[in-house]
Amino acid sequence: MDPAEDLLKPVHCVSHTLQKTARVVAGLYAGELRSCGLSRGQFPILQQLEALGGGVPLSVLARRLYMDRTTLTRNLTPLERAGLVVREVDPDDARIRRVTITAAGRARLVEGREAWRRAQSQTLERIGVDAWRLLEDELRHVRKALS
Amino acid sequence: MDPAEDLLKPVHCVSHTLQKTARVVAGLYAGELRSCGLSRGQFPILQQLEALGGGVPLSVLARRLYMDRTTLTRNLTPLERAGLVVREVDPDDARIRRVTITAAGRARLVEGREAWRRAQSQTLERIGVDAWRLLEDELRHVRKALS
DNA sequence: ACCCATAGCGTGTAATTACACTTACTGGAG
DNA sequence: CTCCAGTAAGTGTAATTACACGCTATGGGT
Repeated sequence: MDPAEDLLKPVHCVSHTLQKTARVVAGLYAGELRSCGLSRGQFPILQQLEALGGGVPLSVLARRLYMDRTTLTRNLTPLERAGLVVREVDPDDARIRRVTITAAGRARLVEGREAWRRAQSQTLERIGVDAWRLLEDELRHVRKALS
Repeated sequence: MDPAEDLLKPVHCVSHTLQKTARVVAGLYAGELRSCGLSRGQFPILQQLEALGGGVPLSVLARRLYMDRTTLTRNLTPLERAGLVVREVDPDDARIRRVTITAAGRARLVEGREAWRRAQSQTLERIGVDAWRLLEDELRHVRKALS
């Protein structure tokens, strides 16, 4: 309240600052990923699915990605049609949809990672490795604090 | 290249990290701003327009907001219909659209700032004032480095 | 006076996001 | 067994974003 009077002016908006920075960065990654037919929203999903090992309830996946559950549902549909993931009803609880990456999905992920790596390299080169190490920790802290 | 081998793994994706953090924060601001009929995309536009004093070419405004020019065009349309901004053709160069905030727009901005201030306060309180001071500088650095 | 490269904008279309609401299912209380 | 509160997920709808493309206007060269 008192200690940060200057930060309560709209120029210092946390939301807008994050938003516009994310937009600037996103363009670079989308450009590289386009070459392998993955959008910048799809890549993190496949990535996370592989990391979690498969059979992940949709809600759990959504939380991991800090993504709205319904948004994830929409993003999953084209991936399923492309055969990169499968959505199966849990045998013990028919409410739960267990999502798993397929072999085709893993193959696509290999291509995707090359494209992604190019974008990440360029980005790190421009902003500096040390700067990103700092930033990454601070952003994690923000997410923890707000969710 | 060599010095940051660990940062070239998808867990450390700059784009996705910024994206998801922005999403988490955005929800808070959108909730508060809804009470005054401004979306979280509209508030920064009015804010910047007032700061720039009026008669701003659309392209210039877009650059200031780190926003795609065509996205700004779309976001401006509802604001114009609501009478909060006006778009006028430059008398000396008919290609240029000069955007200006109206009196009604400034009035709405006053309401908006109260709502925004609540969101910003809550956010700062949770993430910490010092953390944000650091973060804000680093995010600015990222934008400069990539655009 | 004419032509044309360029600048500034708008539109078609598509991807992404999320709120409000609905549907389907589970497990336990009575 | 029945009912119902709560949980998991999908859908209707709308806002946000941006790429590709097309339009109009400008200014300089010929």
